Order: sequence, then structure tokens, then C-alpha cells
Amino acid sequence: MAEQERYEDSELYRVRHSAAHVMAQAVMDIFPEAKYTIGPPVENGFYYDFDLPRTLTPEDMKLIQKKMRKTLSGKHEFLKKVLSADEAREIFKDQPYKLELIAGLEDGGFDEYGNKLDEKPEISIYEHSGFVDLCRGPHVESTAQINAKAVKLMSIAGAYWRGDENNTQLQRIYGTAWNTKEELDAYLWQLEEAKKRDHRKLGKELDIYAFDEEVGPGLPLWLPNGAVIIEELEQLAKQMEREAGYKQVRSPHLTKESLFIRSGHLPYYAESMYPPMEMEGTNYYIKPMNCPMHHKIFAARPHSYRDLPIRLAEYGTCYRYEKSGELFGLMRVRSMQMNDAHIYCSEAQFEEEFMAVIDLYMKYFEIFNIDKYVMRFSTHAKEGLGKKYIDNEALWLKTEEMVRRAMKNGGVNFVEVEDEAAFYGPKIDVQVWSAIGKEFTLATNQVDFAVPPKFDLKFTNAQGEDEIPLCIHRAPLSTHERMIGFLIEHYAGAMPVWISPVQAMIIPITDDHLDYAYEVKKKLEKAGVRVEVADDSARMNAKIRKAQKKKIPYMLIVGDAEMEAGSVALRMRDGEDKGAIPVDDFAALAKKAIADRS
RNA sequence: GCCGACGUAGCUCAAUUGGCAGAGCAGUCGCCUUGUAAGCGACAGGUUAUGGGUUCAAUUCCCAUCGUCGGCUCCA
Repeated sequence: MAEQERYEDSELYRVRHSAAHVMAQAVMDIFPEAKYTIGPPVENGFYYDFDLPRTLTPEDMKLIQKKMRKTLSGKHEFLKKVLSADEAREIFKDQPYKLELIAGLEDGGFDEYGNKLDEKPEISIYEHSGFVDLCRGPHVESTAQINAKAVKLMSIAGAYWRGDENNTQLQRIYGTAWNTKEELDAYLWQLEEAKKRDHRKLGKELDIYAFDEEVGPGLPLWLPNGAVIIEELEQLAKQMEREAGYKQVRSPHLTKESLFIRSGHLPYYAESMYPPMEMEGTNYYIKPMNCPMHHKIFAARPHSYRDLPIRLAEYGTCYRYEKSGELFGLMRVRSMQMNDAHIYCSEAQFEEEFMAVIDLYMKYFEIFNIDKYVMRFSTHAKEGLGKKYIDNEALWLKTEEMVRRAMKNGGVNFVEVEDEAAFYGPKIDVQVWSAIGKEFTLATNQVDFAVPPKFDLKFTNAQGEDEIPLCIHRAPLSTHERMIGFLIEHYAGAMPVWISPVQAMIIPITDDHLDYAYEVKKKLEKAGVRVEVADDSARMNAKIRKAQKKKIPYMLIVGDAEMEAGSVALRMRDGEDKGAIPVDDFAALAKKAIADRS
């Protein structure tokens, strides 16, 4: 396979970066008193952030686009000039954000996002048709290289200066830019297609879940179809966990405050927890995580090294107070049921246990044909020690090395990302993308070296001494909410047979075939197939259309011929007509598809 | 939570400068009895998210609240 060109090195990257400058020029033209900040290329386009005297309107967008087009119709060269910090300060003396950037560059400290740089950078400006911006480039040679017909402004959004919510909120304009009009159209078409896959749209159409204003935001109601999917996922998890030596446990949704103080969730996690309720002078919290309960279950009985590892599993229901603007369909909710388990093991057992969890992930990915994901190894950051991370650098480094070694020995590809760990240890997150391109952590596999000692967890080792176990937190099937949201999009609503809420729809051609249809239904139900009869007054064609729109895997058409032969005419949801087959044969076929989870 | 947009029947969407709130699909009831993506007809369906305000008159203009969406922040 040929080496792929890095996006940052591509022509398109320079086109987008340059288009951002042209847009900034248009905005500054309309608002001369505005302050401009930064405007980088991003995936599929670019943005630029401004501090403006008033909020932008759709009319402004039109005007900006018009002005951009005018600039792009000419051939204006992008000229780079390297200068000193003082010279730069003189040019941008009325631009406070630029002055801040210059100061960062001068210190050799920080780039435009406030991230640390390794080397002291040079300070440069780019100028085109009289517009000057502090910028390290690269750009196209001239505006003639930007196709005005392939540039489109997409949306306005709020964004914090340097991504910090304590800073001023700026107005961000997003645009997209391509080499040709055809590429732009293809991109816009792709966006439309993605919307059709959106789990929020399909979840409604397929009657999987609903939100109700009166129930509350982020609190999904599972409709019968959704509940079927949940049931199947739990069956799968229970089977896999049984085979992998897990034990099922159960724990309450509510506990005393002291438990979460001990676990370290309070006060650090309080922002994400529902506020406490007071009973008889004691505060109780609804759990945002299951771990403290599982630790208590472990601690409820003494353990010998001979018992380890101990693997405690529970599809635990948790509640987290996500900020209102962060909610997103099923992917980000306030009530969730996690495919949770905690594995308590000795240090010697760690690598094998950790990799057994990764193996479990792989098995699930195979079942669901999930191949577009990134395993992210999330480590601590030194600056966060004692703040967002437990203050024990030696243990961090040690456990991180354990994970790194385990992953390498297991031959698993991963990317390492600093400052993404849990407060109690490093983790492997499985990153996936929603239909509309949002990134999510689907599954997670975390090491916990910090909390077991807090809970006085121990086992008796071979020498008869107390030893503290390590804990692995894992959730390979994520939460029901996120997993099902993901699966809806992954399959574009056409769920595999085994998790399809309705697996077969029997479609009688006329009412004369209804009795036979019910007879077939009974037989198939006996075989364990979720089947319904389309017994409404619509015509066969309409019934097929309806079943097709509900993405039901099998349509069984029954008429005179089938009734006589004891068969069904099988139509697949992709439109393929398999012709008539004996009912028993179909039952066997469906049974096999369900058993194989295909 | 913040910035912005939006909220009309179960769903998808109309409604002129403020002047009687409408259609398709779904639903119900009839008729038709049909061979692989929509048969025909009738009926029913609404305090235009909620609460205030302006006005002779508000779906339309203003304010607040709730919710949804696009981002930011945050995250399983």
C-alpha cells in the first residue's frame, strides 16, 4: 500500500487554511473594530474565531460569502514575512488576542491553542490583498488556487478562547472548502446521507426509544423494540462473561455519601453527580458508577490468593448529571446501564487479565463487525498529579508501563494520549465516531491502583500475608444507551437478525390466508423466532413496503400456493426474492442465523 | 453550563404585510381480496411547547421558562 500523504502536507490543507484568511478578511471588512483570533484548517474545512461587537446573523453569512467570492475572483498572492516579536507587536497593536499569541511564541512556550511547543518558533505573518494575519502557514501561492465555487460557509457557533470555558466566548464561523465544485457537492451529499443514519432519526422511525419532556432530558424511555435489543445484548454479555469466569453481582442504586468520599468520587466527581438527598440526617447519592459497590462486595468476604482473580459483573444502572448542552440522543444521556465489571487480581496476574479483557473486546467487535475504531491508551500528565490524578507518580509510571507492555506483547495497535487517564489509573479507551462525525468512547478498560487501598481491599498471599489487589474496570459493551445508539448507526438501522426486534413479518396476500399465517407464526415462535403477522387491512404491496421501512430481516409472503405446500415465500430486506421454501426449512434457517448471531 | 438557531396533528411539513390553523403519511371505520416498496372512500386528529405581554385581532411581534438542534466546554 502506498504511503498516504499527511493531511497537513496536502494542497487541500493549504487551500482551507488560506480560505480561512480570506474569510477573516471579509469579516474584518464588515466589522473593522472586531478582534480576530485564530483560524485553522480542520477535517473537511476550516473555521475562524472572532470577538465581534454583535452576534452574527444569516444575512451576515451571505455578505461574508459574497465578499470572499470577490476576493477569490482575483489573483492575490500570499506573502510570508518573518519578523521580530516587536515588529509583530507593532502590526497587531490593536489586536489583543494576536498580542497574546505573540507573547506565547516569544516565550517559545505555546502555540495558538495554548499547547506547549518543543522548539522556539519563528514569528511570521502572511499577507494577501492587504490583509495581514499572524500565521506560520503554509498557504497556497495565491487566491487563484482557491476555487470559489468549492467554498461554502456552513455554520456559526460559540467557542471559548483557547478552548477554556473561563475565557471570553468568541464567535466561530465554520466553512468547508474543496478543490472542485463536484467535491463540495459530494461532501454535502455525504452529510445528507449521514443524517439518514443518525440514531436519533432511526431510533424514532424504528420505535426503539423516546424522550419525553416531562420525564426529563437525557432520560431515555425504551420502547418494546429497544427493550428487545437490550435483552439480547445482556444475554450475549452473560454468556461471554460466564465463559470468561465472571460472577454476576447486584448492587443498589443509592448509597451513603461516605462511600463516595472514600472512593474519591466526592468532591472531585460531584459536578457529574445528582445532588444528595437527605434522610435522617445522612446524605445519600444516586450512583454515577458501580465501582465502590463492587469493591464492597469484594470486601464482604475474606479472599485467598487461590481465589484470584475475582471478576464481578453487573449491568449496573448509573446516573450522571451531564450538562444540558452535552446531551446527545442516546450517545450522551443522564441515565445509563453499564456493561460493568471489576476484576481483582494480583500484580503477577495483571497482564493476563488485562489482555483477556482486550480479547473479549475483539470477540465483540467480530460479532458486530466493528472495524472502524481506535484503541487509545490514556495516560496521566505530570501537571495533573494531586489535582485530577492520584498523587503517586511512581505508581502511575509503573502501571502505565504494565499496560503498554501488555498491549505490545498482545500485538494490539494503539495510540498513546497523555492526560486522558481516569483519576485512579491509566486506561484503554475504544474510540468510535457517530454518523455525523462526533467522536465517542465506546468501551473502556481501566487499571485502578489507587482505590483498592482506600477500601482496604486485600487478599492473603501464599506467605500468609495481606496483599492489596489491583483492580481492572472494564465495559466492553459500553452502556446500553451508547452501544445501541452506536449499533443503530453502524447498521443504518438494519440490525442483524439476532438483535432485530421483529425478525420475521408474515404477509398474507388476502384475508383468506390469515389462518395459515397465524399457524406459521405459531410454528416460528416455537422455534424461537420473533415474528408478527401483518393482519391490517392494507394490501400486500403496502405491507411489504411497511416491513421494509421497519428494516425487518425476513418477510414471509403467504398465498394460495404456500398454503397448499406448507411453505412461505421468503423476501429478504435487501429486496431479494428467495422464492417459496417449506416452513420448517425457514424455521431452521432463521434459528441458525439467530444462534450464530449473524 | 455558555453562544446561536429552532419548537404548528403520532410523523414529515404548509399557512401572504399580524386577519377563520391546512396537507400527505400514520390511526379508526367502510369498500376492494389483491403475488414482492404505497388500492379507493369517509371519519377523527390542535389551548400552534408552556406562561406572560403588545394589539380590535398573535402560529406570526416582545419577554420569561421548558425542550430540541449546531458548536464550545465536558464525557461511558
